[in-house]
Amino acid sequence: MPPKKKARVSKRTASSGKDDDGETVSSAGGKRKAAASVGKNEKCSESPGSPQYSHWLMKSEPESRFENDIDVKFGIEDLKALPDQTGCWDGVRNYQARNFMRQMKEGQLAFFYHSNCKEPGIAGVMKIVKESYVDHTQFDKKDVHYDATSKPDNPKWSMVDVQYQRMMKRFLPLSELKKYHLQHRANGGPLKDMALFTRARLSVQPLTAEEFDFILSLEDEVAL
DNA sequence: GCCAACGTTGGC
DNA sequence: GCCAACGTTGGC
Repeated sequence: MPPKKKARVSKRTASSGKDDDGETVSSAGGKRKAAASVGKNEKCSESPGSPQYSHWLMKSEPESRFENDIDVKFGIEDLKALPDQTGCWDGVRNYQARNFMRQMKEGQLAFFYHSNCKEPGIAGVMKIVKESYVDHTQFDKKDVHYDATSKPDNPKWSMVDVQYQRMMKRFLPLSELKKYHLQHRANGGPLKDMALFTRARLSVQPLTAEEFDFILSLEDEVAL
């Protein structure tokens, strides 16, 4: 499937929806308000109230799974194998996740997270090499993530380009991250509010520099 | 394969 | 604008 530079994202959420500035939309139940209160003032990213994120975590499925006869598998090895080790993170169909992608800046780092697989966890690091632009797969009827409600003159979905940087020195399993999260939630620590645990199904999520650095430091520790 | 969590849809 | 029904995510 990806002869050119094509990355398949694993997890999106139900497509469609009406508001193309999903910001408000998603926080429906009023439960989770996502720090993505960016919406209205997307132009001025320095608007107060919209925290500047600098690091990210992006989920994708490393194991084969067929959706409409199409394999959605895309693990870190698949990214690494692309020309220039670069691919577009297409297929995101969730407003919160999309909005986070729109905040990404060239040069920022993101963890490549393996989801829906034998061993979920952080596999490696990648870099944002192209800021958000129109995700062409929303118009492609053949694509798993085709969205009939999105029109070319007013596209709903965006993507970024990412480039493989490196594998983690050791794979960091979700189970281990969760232990730290629980520990930090109880006694304080950098992972106490990590989005991976506080925003269950979000496929593109922000990390603070502290979270990112702490996770990197785990590479040199023995598994918990 | 199960199912909890949660985003989206649509009736009212 | 509320909220129940529904569909998806993703760990286990």
